[in-house]
Amino acid sequence: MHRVTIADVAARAGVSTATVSRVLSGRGPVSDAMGRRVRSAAEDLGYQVNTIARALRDGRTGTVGMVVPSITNPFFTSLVESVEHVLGQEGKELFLCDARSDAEIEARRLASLVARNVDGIIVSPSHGTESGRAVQETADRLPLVQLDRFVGGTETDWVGVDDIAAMRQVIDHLHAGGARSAAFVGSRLTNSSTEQRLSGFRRRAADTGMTVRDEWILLDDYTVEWGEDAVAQLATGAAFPDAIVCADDLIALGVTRACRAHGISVPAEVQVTGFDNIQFARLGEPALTTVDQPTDQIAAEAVRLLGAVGGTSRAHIALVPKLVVRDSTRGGDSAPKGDSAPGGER
Amino acid sequence: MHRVTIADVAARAGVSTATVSRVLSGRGPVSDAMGRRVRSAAEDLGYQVNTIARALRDGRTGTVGMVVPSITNPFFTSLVESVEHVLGQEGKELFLCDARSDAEIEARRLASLVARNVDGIIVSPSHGTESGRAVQETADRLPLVQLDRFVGGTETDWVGVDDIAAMRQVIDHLHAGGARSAAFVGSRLTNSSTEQRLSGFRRRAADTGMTVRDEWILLDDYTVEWGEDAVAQLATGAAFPDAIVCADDLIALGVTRACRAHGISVPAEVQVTGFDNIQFARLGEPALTTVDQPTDQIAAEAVRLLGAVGGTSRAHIALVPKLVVRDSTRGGDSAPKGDSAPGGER
DNA sequence: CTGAAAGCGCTAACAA
DNA sequence: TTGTTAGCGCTTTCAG
Repeated sequence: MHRVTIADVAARAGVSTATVSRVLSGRGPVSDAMGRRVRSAAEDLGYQVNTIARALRDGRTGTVGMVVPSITNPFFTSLVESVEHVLGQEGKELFLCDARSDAEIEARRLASLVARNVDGIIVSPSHGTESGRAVQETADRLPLVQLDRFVGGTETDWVGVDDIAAMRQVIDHLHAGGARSAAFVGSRLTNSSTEQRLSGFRRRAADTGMTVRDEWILLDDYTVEWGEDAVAQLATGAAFPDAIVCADDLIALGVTRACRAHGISVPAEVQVTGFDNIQFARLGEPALTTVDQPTDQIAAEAVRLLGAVGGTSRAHIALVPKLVVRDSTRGGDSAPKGDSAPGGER
Repeated sequence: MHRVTIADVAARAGVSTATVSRVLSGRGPVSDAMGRRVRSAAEDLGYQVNTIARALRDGRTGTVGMVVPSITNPFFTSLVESVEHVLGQEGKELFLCDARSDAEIEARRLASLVARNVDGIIVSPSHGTESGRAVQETADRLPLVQLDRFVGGTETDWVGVDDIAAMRQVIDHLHAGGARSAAFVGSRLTNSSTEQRLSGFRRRAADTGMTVRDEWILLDDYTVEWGEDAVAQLATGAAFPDAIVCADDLIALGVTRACRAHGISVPAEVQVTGFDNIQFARLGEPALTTVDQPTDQIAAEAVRLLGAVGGTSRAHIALVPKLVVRDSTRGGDSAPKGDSAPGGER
C-alpha cells in the first residue's frame, strides 16, 4: 500500500507538484479554480502531508521535547498534561522523556532529542548540579526552557514559581494558626526546588521568630514513604514542632498518614503543609493545606518562550503561587495576606 | 551555526559521503583504518546523525505514538511510564497524546501521528464505540496496538488484563470475607474496561449467590468525586450492601473516603475493592484491596507486538492480574485461590 | 499564475 | 573496499 504523495495528487489534478504544494501549504499565489481542483484531487486520494519530508526541507519539525525527573510524580504529570495540551492546539507534537531522576539518563535523552531535530526542549532538570553540563550543551544548540527546577551555572530561560514568596505565605499562615516552631521535610539538596523552599522557610521562620532546630531539617526524597519515616524520626526527638512544612505534597501525605498512625492529631497537635497542590492533596486525612502551582500557566509561558525566536536576552519568569487552605492547618480565619513580591518577568 | 553533516565529515576525512555513512551506521564493509579515520573526523566535528533525513530515506522514524484518555489518571501515567522506558531502551522516542476522554480529539491526534510517520501506535481508546472509526482507519495504515481498553468492531492487536478473571478473584475474596451482597461502582458503559468488569462482577456474583440489586449498579465516571457521590446515593437506599466493588482505584478512594465521612466503617460494615493498584491505593484509609495491573509487562508486550512485522494474525493478549489484599476487605486469612483461567495468548 | 528543477541529509544500488 | 549517484517527499527559487 503506497502512501499517496504530492506527485499523485499532481497527476490526478493534471498540474505540477509545485502547484499542489502551493495550494496545500497555503502559501504562494494560486487561482481559485486551481485551488479547488487540487484540493478535491487531494481529498479523493486521501492525501496527507509527509511531515518528515517537510521537516527535512525547511529545517523545522513542529515537535517539542520534554524531559522530567519522574512522570509518576503527579506534579510533573500535571505539567506534562498542560504542555501537551498547549502544543496540541498549535499542531505540534510532544516527545516525552522520563529521566528517572538520573542525570545520566537525562543527558542521553536530551542528546537524542537534539538528534531528532526538535524545535525546542522543555526540561525540569533532575539534579541541581550534575544536570548542568548536558542542559547547557543542549541549550547551546537549540531553544531550551527550564521548568520548575533550575540548574546552577546555566544560562537559559526558566519558568516556575517563586518559592521564597510561597514559603512566606506558608509560614505566615502557620504563624497565624499559632505555630511557634516548625520542622522542614524535603528531598536531599540536589535540586533547586528544595533548596529554594528550605531557604525561604528558614528566612521567614527567622523573621517571625519561629524556633527551628537543626534536627528538624529532614532531607531525603520526594516520596510518601520518606514523609512517613520523617515523622518517625521527629517522634523520637526530645521536642516536637508545632508545624511540619513539607517540600511537596507526596511528603506531606506521608507525614499526615504517619501522624495518624502515631496518634498525633493534625492540625490540633501539629499543623502540616504541602506544596504543589496535586489532585490527591485534598484526599489527605485531613485534607492538605498546600501551595497551588499554576501548571497551565507555567506550561503556556514555557511554550511561548520556546517560540520566541528573539534575542539573546534570557527570561526568568517566577509566578507567585497561592496558598490553598484546607484542614491540615489551623490558619486563623482570614486568608493569608503576606506582602508577596509582584513577581512576573524580571 | 551550521549543523555538521555527513559531507563535512567526509571532507575532513578525505573520503566520500557513502563511506562515512557506512562507517557511522555500521552497515556495509569498511576497513579498520578507514573506520578509525572517519570516526575521529566525526568526533572532532561533533557530528550527530540527522534522524529526519535518515527517516525520509528509509521510511522509518524510530518513533512510536501513544494516545491515552487522560494522563492524569495514575493508571495511565504508569502505563505511559512503562512504555516510555521500554522504548527508550530501544533508542526509540515516544510521542505522547492526551485525548482528554474525547473521541474527536483522539481522532485528530491519531491522524496527526500518522502524518508524522510514526512506526506504530499504542492507544487506549477513550470510547467504546465512538473511537472505533478512527482507530480502525489508523490501524489500516500502520501497526497499532490497543492497550487496556478495546473498541468494539475493530480488528487490531490488544494487550490488557483479563477483567473477568480479575472480578472472579475479587468476588471470591469478598465472599470469603463474609459478603453476601454487593454493589458495583464504575464509569458509564462507554469503554470496555467497565463493561468487562461489570459483566465479570455480575457473573461471579450470580455464581456465588450474592445479592445484587439494580440500584446498586452505579455508573458515571472514573473519578474520586463520583466514588464519593455513589456512597451518598447508596446511603439513601433502603438496604446497604456488604461490599462495594469499584471499577478503578480512584472511585474506590472516593468510596472509602465517603464511608468515613458517613460513619460507615470499612471493612467492618462494608468491604471495598478497587482496580489497577495505582501508587495511591495503599494511601486509602483504610489501604485499598485492589487488582494489580502489571503495567510493565503490558507495555513490554505492546511494544513487542508493534515490532512484530509478521502476518495478519491478530494477537489478543490477556494477562491475568493478581489481587492485592490490604485493609479495606476482611478476606479470610488465606490468599484467594480462584480457578483463574490460564490466560496468555489466545 | 504555473511549471521545471534544485536540494534538504542520508542510504543503497551499482560501478570501479 | 571505496566512490558515484539516484532519490526518499517536500518547498522554493527562478523562468515562463
